[in-house]
Amino acid sequence: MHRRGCGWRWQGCSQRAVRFLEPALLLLLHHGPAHGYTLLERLESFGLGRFDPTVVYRTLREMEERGWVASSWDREQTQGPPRRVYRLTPLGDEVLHFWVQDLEETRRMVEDFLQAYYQHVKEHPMEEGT
Amino acid sequence: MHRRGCGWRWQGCSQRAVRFLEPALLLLLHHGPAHGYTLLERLESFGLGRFDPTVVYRTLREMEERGWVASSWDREQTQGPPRRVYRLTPLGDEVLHFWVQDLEETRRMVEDFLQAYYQHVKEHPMEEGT
DNA sequence: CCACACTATGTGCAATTTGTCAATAGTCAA
DNA sequence: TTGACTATTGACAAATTGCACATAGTGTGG
Repeated sequence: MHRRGCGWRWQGCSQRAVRFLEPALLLLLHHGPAHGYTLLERLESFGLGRFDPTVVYRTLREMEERGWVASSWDREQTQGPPRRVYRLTPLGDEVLHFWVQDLEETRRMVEDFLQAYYQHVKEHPMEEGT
Repeated sequence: MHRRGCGWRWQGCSQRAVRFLEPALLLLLHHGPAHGYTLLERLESFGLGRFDPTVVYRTLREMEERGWVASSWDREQTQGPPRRVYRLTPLGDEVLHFWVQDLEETRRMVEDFLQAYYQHVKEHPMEEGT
């Protein structure tokens, strides 16, 4: 059972606390238009894990439905079938901004949590409900 | 539509990137045994949002199934019906430790993301796929 | 030409997770 | 004995996610 995917739990523990896909895609598109396949690859460079292509494509289409991105078919075939090129919309730019604020808050929360943890274990090495 | 719950989206955008409930409960229990109702209240002091009681109780029971916490009924009634007292198990303590490592990584990811964002917008104020 | 590998995207479904509504149950006060 | 508050739980609907598979164009080797 090689822990891929998300619903998984190492010993029953959820593996990652963060949902990064949407903001990451928005940020990548902020750099300029791109098609899904490329975004898929760039996501990994981001330090985020490996994504299932299906999930990425689906997310892009959902974001398009919400008006955050817009797509058109790329006429100049390089290799393979026609590909859909996504670009950020002004709304998507705003949403990215909201995401950034959310992540700022998230950062504070994570830091508070970690600080509370370290502080507590420093004072009480192990004080379970004995 | 007062954004409670999770599947919600302000303008279609998912509300929070982080799942904090489990680690927060573990940390709170690291301070000592407590019952669900109390934990419920303390979660808010943590800066995390408001949680639905049902969700918290369910999470506690799931954590018990996994052996992270153990519970017993509190005999000394203060007010209301008997309440279940949860305490951290040694396994739960380990899991908390894993969670902390996960959150450390999360912190790095969030910081990298934010840094990448600020860096990029500084250089390219708005460069959508025009 | 045909099989095959690679690029590129999409469908459908099952499993998991999450939210919500409502039920139960004890205590206390009017 | 009704209602308000404490405390926990059950059941089901809705949302999310992973995954297996389908489609489709391009280029290569036999």
